[in-house]
Amino acid sequence: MAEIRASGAEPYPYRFDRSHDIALVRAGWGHLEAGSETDDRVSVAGRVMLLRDSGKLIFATLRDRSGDIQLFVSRAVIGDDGFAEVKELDLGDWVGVEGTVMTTRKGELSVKVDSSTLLSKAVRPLPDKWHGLSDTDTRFRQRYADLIVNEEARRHFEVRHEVISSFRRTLAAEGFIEVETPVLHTEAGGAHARPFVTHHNTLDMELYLRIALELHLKRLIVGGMERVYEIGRIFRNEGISTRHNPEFTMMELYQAFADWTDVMAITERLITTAAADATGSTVLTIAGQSIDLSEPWPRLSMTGAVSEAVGREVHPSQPIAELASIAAASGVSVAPNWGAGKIIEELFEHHCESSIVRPTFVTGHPVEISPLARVDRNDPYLTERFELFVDGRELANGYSELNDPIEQRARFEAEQAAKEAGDAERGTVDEDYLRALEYGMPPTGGLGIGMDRVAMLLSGVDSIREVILFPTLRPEVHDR
RNA sequence: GCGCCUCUAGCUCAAUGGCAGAGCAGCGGGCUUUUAACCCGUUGGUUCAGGGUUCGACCCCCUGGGGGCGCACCA
Repeated sequence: MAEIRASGAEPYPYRFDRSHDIALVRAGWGHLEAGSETDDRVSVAGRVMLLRDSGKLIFATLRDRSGDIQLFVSRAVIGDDGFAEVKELDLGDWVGVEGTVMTTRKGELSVKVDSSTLLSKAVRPLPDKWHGLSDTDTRFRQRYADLIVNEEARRHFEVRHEVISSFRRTLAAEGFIEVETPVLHTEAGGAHARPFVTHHNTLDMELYLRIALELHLKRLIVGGMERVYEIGRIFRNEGISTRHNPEFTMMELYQAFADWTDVMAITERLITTAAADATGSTVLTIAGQSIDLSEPWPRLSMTGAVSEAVGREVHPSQPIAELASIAAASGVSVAPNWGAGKIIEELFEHHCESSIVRPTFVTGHPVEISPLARVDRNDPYLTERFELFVDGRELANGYSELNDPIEQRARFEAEQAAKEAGDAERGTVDEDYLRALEYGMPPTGGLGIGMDRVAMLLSGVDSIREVILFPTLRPEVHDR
């Protein structure tokens, strides 16, 4: 570094004007035949990924966000001083160059460099240029290094970006308004999950990081916004696994005058369109099977699926003892405070969930486990609710929203009673939300989609950490 | 939280209980059409940490730590 500065050069200059990104050069001159020279001048900038030095001629592979291109650096063209500077480049350095477009004898599209500027010196060596970086811990802790050398890692986040922007386009086209609601909640509602707790100093009060977007968004439906959605981070203080990160991204939408059937339809449209936008096709390979998302997604009733799995008719109207004995007979252990609905959910998770491969709407969840969903118009024990499962993973959850404030209060009170009885994940009575419902919420369909899991599905990875740039890890121990 | 696996140079990996090595990166040199360029030379180690067994430990044992996977937990 001192040598660079002593030579009068600046290892960290302020800016560089480029005329093209690398993809644009490839698009414009990619057709050139081998051994061509042009007078077309370009300036490009990027990171030096490979160097091949053959004395008075140096080849470098330069990479920017859009792609790679070869630099052809001839001592006779760039001059002795410029050539000496290029010789000093290391793998990993950022450099900007100007020159003409050409192809080599072997046909490699190149920039024949007549001027080169070091843009940023890399003082730490790049991971192995061929094997890259494979240690998962290092990849996630040093995501910057992962992104530099692993094409696959970059691709996963391109897919993620395409999914999110595709969702926004689809929702905008259908008249949805994007909103932002609080992350800091005075009570953590809208889902069954343990929250993170934090403290506000000036107000001197406990606050919870949100575990769902639901209750604020439905307040906006009460307010007359009719179609709203939010794509936002939520936080659940629970285990970490290949499917779970403590902070993850949820898209929730609420549509006035709609019910669960409308919501299932929009779920299909969102995900199928995102697949086409992110991968160029609606056909995916899921667990080894080729599946076309554009075909209608099957619907499977939860009680029907469980009944088939255990070989007996199961329904939340049955006595708890009877369901508990069915559970015991099928190898599922039941806690004494569980109701009929919870036992059925447990049976479903144990016997049915993991065997679902193609996108499937599981419908008709028991009332007991669905405190914000509206009762099925044909069955008082069930709700008009669905969950979308793909490859054994839950991707989405939606329902006809409960909008009767009296019934909602009763459901909240049942939640609170369960919480006080020791079930930490159950909810509380949200008085402000009840007040909102008392103003009248139109009939509404609501949906939540786990964006990380959609990104996993469409990028074909089995770990949520592959689609979260900086997944939650234990802090690194720095000795010093 | 439990079980199994794993941790060696900056990176990717070797090394029957017997001198810690290779490739890449780095450093020095050579080469004007290379493609993971090539050729010659060369630097680089608390083998995750601590303890034990042994004449001798990267290797076997114990404790601890990081990570992975599975289970549990988990709309």
